[in-house]
Amino acid sequence: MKNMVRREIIKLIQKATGEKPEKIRVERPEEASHGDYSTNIALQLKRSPAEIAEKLRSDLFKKIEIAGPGFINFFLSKEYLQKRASEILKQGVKVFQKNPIKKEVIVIEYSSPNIAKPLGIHHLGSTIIGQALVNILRFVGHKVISLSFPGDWGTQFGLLIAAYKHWGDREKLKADPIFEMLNLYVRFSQAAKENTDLLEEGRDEFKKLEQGDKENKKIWKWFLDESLKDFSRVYKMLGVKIENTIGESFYEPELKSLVEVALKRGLAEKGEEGAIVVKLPGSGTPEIIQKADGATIFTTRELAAIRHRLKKWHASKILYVAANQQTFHFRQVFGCAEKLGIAKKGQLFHVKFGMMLAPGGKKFATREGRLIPMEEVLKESILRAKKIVDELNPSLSEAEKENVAKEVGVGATKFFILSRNRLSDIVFDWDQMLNLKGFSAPYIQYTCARLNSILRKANFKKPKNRKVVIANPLEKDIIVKILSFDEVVEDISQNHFPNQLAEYLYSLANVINNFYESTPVLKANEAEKDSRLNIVYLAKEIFKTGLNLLGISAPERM
RNA sequence: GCCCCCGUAAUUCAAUGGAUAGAAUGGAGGCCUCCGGAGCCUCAAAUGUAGGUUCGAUUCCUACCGGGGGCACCA
Repeated sequence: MKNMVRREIIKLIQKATGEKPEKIRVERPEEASHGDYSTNIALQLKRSPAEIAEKLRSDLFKKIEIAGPGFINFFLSKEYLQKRASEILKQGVKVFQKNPIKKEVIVIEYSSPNIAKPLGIHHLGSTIIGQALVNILRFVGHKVISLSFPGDWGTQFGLLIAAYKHWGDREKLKADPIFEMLNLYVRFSQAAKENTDLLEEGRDEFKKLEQGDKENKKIWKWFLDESLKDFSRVYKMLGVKIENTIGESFYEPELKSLVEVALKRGLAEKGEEGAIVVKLPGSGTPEIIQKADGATIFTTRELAAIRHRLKKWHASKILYVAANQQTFHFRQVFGCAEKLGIAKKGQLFHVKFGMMLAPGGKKFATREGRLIPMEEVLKESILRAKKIVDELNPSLSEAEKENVAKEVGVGATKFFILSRNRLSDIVFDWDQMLNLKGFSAPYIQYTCARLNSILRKANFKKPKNRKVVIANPLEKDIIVKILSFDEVVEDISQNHFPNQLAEYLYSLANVINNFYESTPVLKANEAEKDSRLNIVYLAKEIFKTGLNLLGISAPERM
């Protein structure tokens, strides 16, 4: 929204102080007595708050107060809030969209699983956070390229091909490709512990693959296709839509020249044991871009990918939604990209997040392929949700119950991950994740379903009039919150912390529930009824939009 | 050994250097002929330790204690 409330206030402060807008911080205080908005600009500038406040008079505000050590607190006027509310009623929630400070083309890489293994629980973080960021950045008006970069190349596929040649069973593989591929991989790595010649064999198979060996290429392609098919099946279940999938293998043809050019320009050199390395300022570890045996390595493919993405889409930024553990790797790759002139400083960002830990706070055992498939997690959530729907709302049809179970189960799982500050580790806990009370997706979905129910009973399709008349403090709270929706979304588009949206939606649900308990809508007198229906409608729209940004759907009834 | 991240209530989490550290679950108590009780309200309960920086520190700096991750031919 061009004239979002916070921006209007910032503009006023800018005029009054001459300060640059990006330096002016205006926040929504938690404590109601501190106003609807507040600024500490006087403290920052060490100027008299009274003097600044004097220049801020505007009909936006009912009053301006100086408080504490020098805060300026703003109390918005009812007339202004009502005016803004009717603007949204007139234009719909889309007035909140398309307001980036500066429009950019942004590539977001997320999910990026390895082929020949099922999507696991450890992909949940990247996939869900990545998709939410895609949605949010798009909502505020950026052009966003959603991209997965599956690991479909490298020595491990040599190992897999070797395993297939030893023990592969065509029929079994056809019946359950993902499961069998995983079995082959596990069997191979166990056998390789006893017999290290196997590893050598695997490396040779990869070398053959790199050199274009027909048989190996055929096996590889088969595995690749089956894997991608399986990924999209699970993505669909998860409600995730990744529009571009470009695997590592895509960059194979250009790797040799990339290395050669780097060598020629003196940016890379031969390391101690024959590998080609790039020395990085500020890092004690040089980054290998070609192994001593001449084979390529992940970093090289990453570099080629960066070059390709920036060029193909004219992107100004690439965001990598990937776990904390990869911090070192990305620092190295980004450093290389800058040194080789592939990317400029500040174009590459690692959006990191914490580990997914098993109950008890221990690491999930993923060694030897004993990983927990993502699908299993989703199935379990849906199953648990189904039980609850059966119990709580038997009046729904079976088909409807199935559908609600999906939306609630998957929604709860996503919300569980998105509601935390992404930097901290997530301890996986079924009971907490599928808790439908309190700070959870079902709580918000339920709140929304009740609002829908009111609108249904009132036969409300679209607002009849575009008027909101604020009649009590609760209604004012709700309107102020609704108007700040785009501020939350804008913040996330810059800091990439989707938990702020989760928290926002929860707090809106909380005030709306208060309103629901205390303020009659259908039984209100005619004058108040229309206004309250409009408030209910606005809140419902915000829930729907906000949940969708997080990748969560809101059932009409549940 | 070096580097990075994290220590907040019984538990799981919030808090761009801001005002009385917010929630949820669990616990204790309550909710009127009224729109869906998956709801609402009330109560008890926390910043690992010791210093420093400043108007102000959970946040920044230093040391220590505790947990996790990473560190050249894996991705």
